[in-house]
Amino acid sequence: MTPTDRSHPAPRRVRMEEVARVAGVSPATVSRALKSPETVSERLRARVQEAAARLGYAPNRIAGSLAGARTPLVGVIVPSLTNSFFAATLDRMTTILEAEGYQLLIGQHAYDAAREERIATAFCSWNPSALVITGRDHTRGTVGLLSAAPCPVVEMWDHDDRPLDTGIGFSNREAGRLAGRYFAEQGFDKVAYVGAILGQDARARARSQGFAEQVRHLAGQDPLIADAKSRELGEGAAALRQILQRQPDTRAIAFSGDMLAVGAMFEAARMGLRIPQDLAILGYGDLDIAAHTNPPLSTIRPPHDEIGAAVARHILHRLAVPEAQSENVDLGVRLIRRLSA
Amino acid sequence: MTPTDRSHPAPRRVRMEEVARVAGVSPATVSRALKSPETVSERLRARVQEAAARLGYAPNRIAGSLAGARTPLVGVIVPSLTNSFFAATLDRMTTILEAEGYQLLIGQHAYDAAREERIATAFCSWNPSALVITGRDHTRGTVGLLSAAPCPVVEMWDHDDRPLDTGIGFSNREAGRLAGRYFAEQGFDKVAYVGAILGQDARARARSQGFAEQVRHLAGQDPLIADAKSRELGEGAAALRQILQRQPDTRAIAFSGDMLAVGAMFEAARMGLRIPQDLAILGYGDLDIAAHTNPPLSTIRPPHDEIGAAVARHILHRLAVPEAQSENVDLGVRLIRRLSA
DNA sequence: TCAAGTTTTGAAAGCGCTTTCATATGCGCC
DNA sequence: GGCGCATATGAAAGCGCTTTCAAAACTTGA
Repeated sequence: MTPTDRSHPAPRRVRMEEVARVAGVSPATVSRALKSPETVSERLRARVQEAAARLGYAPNRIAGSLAGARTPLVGVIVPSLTNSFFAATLDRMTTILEAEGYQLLIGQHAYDAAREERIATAFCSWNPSALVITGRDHTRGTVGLLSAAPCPVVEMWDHDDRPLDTGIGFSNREAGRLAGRYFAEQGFDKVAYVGAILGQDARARARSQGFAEQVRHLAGQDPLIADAKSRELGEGAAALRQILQRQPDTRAIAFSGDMLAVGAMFEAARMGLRIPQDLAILGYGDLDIAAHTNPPLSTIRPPHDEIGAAVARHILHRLAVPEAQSENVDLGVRLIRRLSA
Repeated sequence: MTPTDRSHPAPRRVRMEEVARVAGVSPATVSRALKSPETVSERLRARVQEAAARLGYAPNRIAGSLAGARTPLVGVIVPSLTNSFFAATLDRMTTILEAEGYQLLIGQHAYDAAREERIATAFCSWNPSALVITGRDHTRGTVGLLSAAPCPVVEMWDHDDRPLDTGIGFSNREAGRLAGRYFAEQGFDKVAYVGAILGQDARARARSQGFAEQVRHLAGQDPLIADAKSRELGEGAAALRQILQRQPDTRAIAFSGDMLAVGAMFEAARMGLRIPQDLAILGYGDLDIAAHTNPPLSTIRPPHDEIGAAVARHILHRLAVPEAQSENVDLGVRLIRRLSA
């Protein structure tokens, strides 16, 4: 059975025609009274609205969309729903867009490019008002699809030169550089970086590259880099042990995720290391937990919810003002300085 | 401008009729060749599929849905996207449903019942294949809407006697009871509970009630209950101080959230209390962090992702087997015993 | 070979709205 | 009071597909 099968037949709902009959007007008037009340006389508008309310009329958006050539749907594709960064972005987006009558169609691809393309294809066939996709790295097919899409397309989270249409994000490389620069400013000589260097997460890789680049540039040496297989606490603890073994006099470590950093802080406490006196620790993400560790974790904060808000507002603007242009905005990252570094 | 406005005119896409012309068949045959290939002769099917591929034809789902009377859309309403429990549920649901060609329409109401009703109304007007809503507590309007919905309706996360249609969840009260029972079994006499007793979160309240009920029943005394205004680390630390002040010989504390518990563990470490020797701590949620604290946190695990999987499978079953019945399933909670209690 | 199936195919009727276009209605003014 | 204009309303034509129904094309068995 396919999704559009008819086997669960719908008891017929109230249709516009019925409202029209009850209100004693034509369906056209009902449509106008409901969608653009200002074009209908006071008297009829009241009659129609009352009839609609009395019958419990809910317009069929499918029909409306077919006739209207565009749906109040915004398709959003993220790698994962459980990643709290994307969740924060989606949270802001839904809140803003829902208030304007749009609905979010959400798909997740788990970093699988083929799945991303399938979802993008499926979303396009809904004639959405806008399409939002995470990142700048897509299959040829996805790129073709998005380039040809008859609606605004936003690539979010990553910033670089030439988005397909609009780009709203920040530079992960710059986030890494910021950490490197901060360590240099603090005069830390022996530093290290912990992150998923080998995985398929290009964002994490960009951060570690930015860090290494800046350390090399400012301190004239290569930082020690340790790979983390996951972003969980235990992995941070393991990375700390590994780093101290390979470079016992390490003075500061930047982590590619707050959880890794917190794990390392737990481990450091176990080892009797004082933070930040013996070892400075810098996180990335600014999760809720960061403000509440002991000592509170200094961290680099990506603009997760700002991205959601900016994307939503850009879309609303593009849809409201037909001549509005695409944009390419870098929302930047901030270093939240607490006590751990 | 309204969402269905026409001001951003779509460059006309390839339509079924065009595929039909190129393949030299009728539109009806194209429709069949694409949606139910087994009803079309080998020869024509190949011709149609080739023509469709060559033209890059993507069916217009809006039109298909209008004609087919049902959309491959599943509407899901959750209180919050950033809550990792619901995120885990949604994650499983999308993964399973996307694989079968369904798309998720996701709405969040931030615990605002009126907003919930608005979203439910909006979702109904899409003629979804199924509707999923979090919890059992809705406005009259929402209840009416869901009862009349011409599709399967699942109320998830909470379990009780009479769901409107299908219910898939667990009992928060039972989760609280489980904690109380565990403490009694361990022979802890002076116990306490920390949770959002006063907030609008009925689930948290049910857990604290279950806990109190069981302690009263098994230990013959009322536990000390402390309110937590948020679910963050700092609040757990504050609650711990408050409890030890009011009841210095407290032997075990159950928390309504892992983060609160972790915060309390940090604070206990600062105060020089040993866990679990001096004080046993039990969390709720089984977040990733729980397995990695020091000592690892014992906690009660709600079936977050199991709910997602069960809901998705129930929906697929209901849609595939027209005579399938609604269900009411309690997925239960588990006590994950680690070292903190 | 022909009648009686059986399977494939196509024509056409919607699905429930929106929107255009034409008609009706009301208004101000000479 | 009648003319022209602006505004309010209705009729009707789709939007692009699915599905029913009937006709056409094949089978099969006698």
